[in-house]
Amino acid sequence: MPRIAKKSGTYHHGDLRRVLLETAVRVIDHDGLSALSLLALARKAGVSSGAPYHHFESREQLLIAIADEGFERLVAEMKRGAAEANADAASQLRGLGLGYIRFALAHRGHFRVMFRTEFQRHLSNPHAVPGGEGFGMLRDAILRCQAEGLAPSGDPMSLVLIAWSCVHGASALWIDGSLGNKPLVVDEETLATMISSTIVQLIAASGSRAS
Amino acid sequence: MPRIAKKSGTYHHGDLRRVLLETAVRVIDHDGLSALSLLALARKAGVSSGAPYHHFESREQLLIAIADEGFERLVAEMKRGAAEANADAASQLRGLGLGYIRFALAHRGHFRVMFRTEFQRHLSNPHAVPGGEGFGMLRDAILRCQAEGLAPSGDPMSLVLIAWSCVHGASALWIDGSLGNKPLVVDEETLATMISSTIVQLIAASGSRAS
DNA sequence: ACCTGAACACCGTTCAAGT
DNA sequence: ACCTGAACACCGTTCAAGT
Repeated sequence: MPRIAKKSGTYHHGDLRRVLLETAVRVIDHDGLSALSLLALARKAGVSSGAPYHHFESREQLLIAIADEGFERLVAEMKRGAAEANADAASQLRGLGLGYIRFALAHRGHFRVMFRTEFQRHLSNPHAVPGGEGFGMLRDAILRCQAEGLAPSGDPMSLVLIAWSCVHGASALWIDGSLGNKPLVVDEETLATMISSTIVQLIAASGSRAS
Repeated sequence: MPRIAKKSGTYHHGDLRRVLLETAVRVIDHDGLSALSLLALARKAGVSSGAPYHHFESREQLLIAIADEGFERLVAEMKRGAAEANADAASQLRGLGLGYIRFALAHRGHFRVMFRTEFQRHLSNPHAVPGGEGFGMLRDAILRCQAEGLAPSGDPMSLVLIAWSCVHGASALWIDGSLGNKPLVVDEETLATMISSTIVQLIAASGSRAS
């Protein structure tokens, strides 16, 4: 609901940048990254072949913009997951995981772009997961679990790594279609809760009796 | 060492198919999937633009061949990991995970292609992980752990999913460069052992006192 | 400030023709 | 059986010219 004021009939003023971004994400959602063509995008938006270059330096920069947007939303979804959870450390950790997976499954176009090697160096977003806020929230939740005896008390980083790998791996496997044909999970919400509950349970069970 | 007999000086008979496959993997290793061009491949091999099409129906079929090869080697590496481990169920599980991660890090070109959505339907390989042998080994190891009290005794599938997600996620994050700039891991072998040891430890610790 | 449309180098794929 | 090389449609990107 914010300040995006749209003109009426035609694309040519309005917000070509937004239109390109949204159309691109939709294409990647449905047909994968390699199906994305700036020329086709311009055609779909009803503008000429050169028009996109007034909003993005290159195809790569368009993708980087999508990745930045994705990291913002990922952090937001993780915060939401934590906010909806109980206050104890284990529930908080579980909420973060839930948010991560929910974001990935609901925005597979963004997710596919965010973790591509080619763009890792160019991310401008301050709270990109590999760099900042999301990672920090995860680490803090693990530290709280350890402080409350809800996690084994060794090096926290290996637990951070395990937790992150779990939610990331499950998201990637589902999005790329490796899980659909297995007797594993049937729907997305089940996957999200199953993964985040199980991993937190394993961590917590090992904790309450660790050194 | 098997039956690949190479002619002497020139590519033009020898084994263009193999040369194309190997060059392609090398390109994807270094510059990612989107940097792969059949035309450039042909140039590098010293053949004409149409030559690759006598060995692969299309660019996509070349990638499917790489994926098939990758799944074969992944299963082999998992078997090797299990063979080198102790005989108890937890060590076996750990060996499979080690093999998975080691394969991924040593063959990132293959790994990147193997799990791409676009190819999931066309895999011809009988022991592709999502379909067969690798998945079966993982499931059996989990079942053995449960039988020996080295894993919680509920639905085995959620543990299979957790274990697979962990090793897959860690591999993907490392390969795509999300882990390099973190205070998490420094080298590949450390990552592989840290992930597989920690997850098996968590599973085992929850097991020895579960119902 | 934003858009057009022609231009260039490149790519995937096809196909008649060669050996 | 395998390879050539021209051809076609498509793509990313640039740039003078328009409003």
